Amino acid sequence: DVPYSILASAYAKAGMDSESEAIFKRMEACDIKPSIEFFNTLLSAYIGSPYLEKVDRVIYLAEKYGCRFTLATYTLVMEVYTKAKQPQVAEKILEEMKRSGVRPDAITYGVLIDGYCKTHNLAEAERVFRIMLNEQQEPETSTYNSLLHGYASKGMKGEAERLFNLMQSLCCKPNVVTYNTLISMYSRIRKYNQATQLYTTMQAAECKPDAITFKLLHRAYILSENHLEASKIIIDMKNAGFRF
RNA sequence: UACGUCUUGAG
Repeated sequence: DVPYSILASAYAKAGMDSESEAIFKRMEACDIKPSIEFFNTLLSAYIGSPYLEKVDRVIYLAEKYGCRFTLATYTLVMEVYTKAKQPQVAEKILEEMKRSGVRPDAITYGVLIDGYCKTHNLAEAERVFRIMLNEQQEPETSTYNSLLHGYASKGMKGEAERLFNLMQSLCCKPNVVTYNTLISMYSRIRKYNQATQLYTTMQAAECKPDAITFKLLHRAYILSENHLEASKIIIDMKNAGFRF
């Protein structure tokens, strides 16, 4: 089933879930037993799709084929629901996975936390964050990024700064997404100096800016009417191999 | 050994 899974994965990544399903039908016809990884691949195709019933169908089929759900399976199903703005349903699945003896990891909790952040339930996000700490799971950089973005989108600068300090005190290294999130926040609240200062901070931390960083920095300088610095950003951007 | 998480903007 491996070649079929790789094929289905390619289609799923391209957002072509109907092709993935066609592959499943061919596998059935050839009497090939799909692995759990194959079903995981199908699940990933339904992330962001409005057809949540299809997820139940995949779960039903996986059970029918006697596949044992893995950590990735549960995490994917949870992500389907968080991306559909239903983090409460995702949390039910988290409880179900615990009952069936599969231990959630940092990514699993990260998915749920992101789901609460995206629905503006920051108190719930913090609650889950504390649960994961109690369970000795180290939050990933991306999890801090989710929380930072949650606070940033509400303009809660103080909370965002608290998290940025917290992550570093817990030895979690900020990445380019972390800096981009903060630059975007400072720009939105018109703190252009703080936004652009992060360019220096990230370089000192040996974090490479990406295309988004340059775009955000450029905009911050334009909005603060500092056209000289804005043009310097364009130069840096080109030197870093990005095109304008 | 194939499978799971984060940021800009457009829409």
